[in-house]
Amino acid sequence: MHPLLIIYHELLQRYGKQGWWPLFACVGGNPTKTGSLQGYHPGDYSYPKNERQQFEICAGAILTQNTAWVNAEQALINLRTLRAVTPKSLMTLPDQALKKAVMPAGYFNQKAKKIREFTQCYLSLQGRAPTREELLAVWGIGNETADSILLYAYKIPVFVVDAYTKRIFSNLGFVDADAEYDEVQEIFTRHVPADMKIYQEYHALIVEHAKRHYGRGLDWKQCPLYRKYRRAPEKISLRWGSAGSLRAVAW
DNA sequence: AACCAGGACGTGA
DNA sequence: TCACGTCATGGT
Repeated sequence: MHPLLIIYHELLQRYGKQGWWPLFACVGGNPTKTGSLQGYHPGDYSYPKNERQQFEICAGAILTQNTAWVNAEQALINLRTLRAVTPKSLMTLPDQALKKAVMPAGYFNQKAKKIREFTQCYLSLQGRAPTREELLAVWGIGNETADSILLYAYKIPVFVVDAYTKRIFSNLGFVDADAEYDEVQEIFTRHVPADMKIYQEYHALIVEHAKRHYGRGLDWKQCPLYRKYRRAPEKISLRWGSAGSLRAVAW
């Protein structure tokens, strides 16, 4: 078994199933915080159960860009209160109201626009799943957001790479510190079975691990992964990058 | 009171 | 391609 898969199992054993993506818990028809009691759904991969939840995940993926989840969550709750977490109602929402609702997630000018841009794309899909290229063509949707949407909203086995993934696994010696998104993604794709459940858990587990060991004031060199699995990127092989450039990568 | 959060885009070299 | 700068609120 490849170390990247061993590490996955270790994280799973340590932290347990994460139950991503966080969804609204509805108590008495009122929106409550995601992740509270019924919000997360550890071990249940049947979500999203409907288009409402599917769209909620997409909106959340945009709102949480470079932002703590609690802030994106508050923005979602505001939208939910306005009954605007649905494509049609969101498009009829005045720009001012949208920005106000999205405010706690930060970058409210940009994120209001991003959500609108995506919603337009979402409507044009008429229920079918978008391709990665279609998502990337939307203004405001980059690599990570596109892959998060594909993986969590559409259950397509695409490995999500975030800043934590790069930090942790470059520290461990599995990828270059300056590796690009696609490069990191390809390494995981190559060694981790293309199982949507595993991909969902792995990404969530990486975030959890980072929260526990990579926060400020914490020493990531003391984390259990670093002690166990750290390896020097000694074996260097030459590979062709996506742009056709030859570059050395750790193998 | 800095520093950072489950990024993405625009710009000038 | 590369290296910055910009966007913005809220928690620690």
